[in-house]
Amino acid sequence: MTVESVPTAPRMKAADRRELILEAATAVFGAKTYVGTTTDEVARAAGVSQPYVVRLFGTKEKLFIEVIDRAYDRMIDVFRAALPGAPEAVGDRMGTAYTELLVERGMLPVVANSTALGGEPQIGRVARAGFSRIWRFLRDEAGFTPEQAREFIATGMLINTIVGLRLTGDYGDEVSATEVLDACFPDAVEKVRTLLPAAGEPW
Amino acid sequence: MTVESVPTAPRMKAADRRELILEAATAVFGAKTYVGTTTDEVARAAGVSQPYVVRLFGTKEKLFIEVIDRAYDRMIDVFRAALPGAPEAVGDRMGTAYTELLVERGMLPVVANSTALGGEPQIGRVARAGFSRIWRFLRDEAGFTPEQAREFIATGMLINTIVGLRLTGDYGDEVSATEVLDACFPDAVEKVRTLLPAAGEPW
DNA sequence: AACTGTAGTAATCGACTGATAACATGTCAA
DNA sequence: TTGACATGTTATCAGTCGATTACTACAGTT
Repeated sequence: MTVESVPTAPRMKAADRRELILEAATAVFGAKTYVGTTTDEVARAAGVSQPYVVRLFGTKEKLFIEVIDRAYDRMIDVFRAALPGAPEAVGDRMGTAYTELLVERGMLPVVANSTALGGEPQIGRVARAGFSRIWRFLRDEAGFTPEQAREFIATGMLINTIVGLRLTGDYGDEVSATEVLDACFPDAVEKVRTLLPAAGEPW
Repeated sequence: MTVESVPTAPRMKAADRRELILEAATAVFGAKTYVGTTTDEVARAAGVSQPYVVRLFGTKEKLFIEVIDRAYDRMIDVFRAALPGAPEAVGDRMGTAYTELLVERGMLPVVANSTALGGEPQIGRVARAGFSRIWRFLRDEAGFTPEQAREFIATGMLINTIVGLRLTGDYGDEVSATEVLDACFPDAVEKVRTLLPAAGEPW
């Protein structure tokens, strides 16, 4: 009768474990910001020990860089998937694709957070590069004019703000939340509302 | 011949000292985010000792709450000052007022940062309240329609992003920065460029 | 079956940070 | 003048966090 050890995580190939940790890290970084997140929290969320996270990624900063790079990748993927169809409705389809990213934990907040860290030498480089990739995609692949691209991104940033503020709970006294949401999500209010956490909730 | 002591800050009424610290704190919080700044950095920037900062404000969190509350106040002030004049150009004047806030260190980044902290119980409340005040000002005092208010705020968030990313330096290889800036600041590119720090600069 | 590289953990360290306590000095009313 | 309050500091602590080291165990190859 061999005693189950089981303190250690089930064995897995390093590449798979990395992907698993990246996914967990996206959620945690998204919920608590880069500086506000500990490598231990990421490790727990991924079901491994804290030193192992550090060993797989070198430093917390490098881990975060991989996280945001991956998030920009994912974002462009879903945008590209929304390209086929009536050309005049590309913007709408891509907007919908953006809001649907809300279900992928941390994806949007992590990108939003990265845009506030342009002053960090390493992270800033990756964040600018990610933003640049989005911009060029909109111009080159989606065929947006500069003005259309500006408008699209501005709306995305506004959505990030609504999400970050947790403006989707019941704060009738604080904000005319319904009006804000109606104005910001013309026809996706209900969906967005159900996808978002309220204030204080762990996301 | 009395020996100058001078290790201590020149005496000042507590109310004035608070205001001085709040100003310094806005700059530091704006440059390094809430979690990323230490009370000691704020104290140094204000020229006082670290324990005195926490004694005057109780906790770091309470200090930050006063900072963002003050920032939303200030923002509404400059918006209100831009109201008088041709009604059809109110939006332009307020947009200009917003970009001119860039010279007041930390004012814009701090507000941007606050919108990412809606999940924090205390800070989130104040951030939502600040956002709400802006929204109501736009609707009630500036006479914006919901759609106009949405558009105005979205543009502001985009500006915050540009600023946060430090997209104003020379990153010709990373981004068609000029095109982005042209699209985002139709007629204020040069002014904005001179007001913003480059990546790595301390702001 | 033994060897070797890979996957993973426990223990721990040094640096940092927010907060507290105790103390010092300046100001002002009576 | 004196005493009482307000302004401000030094010293220090207890907790936290990222990173390092040293170790264990599993898996595949020959």
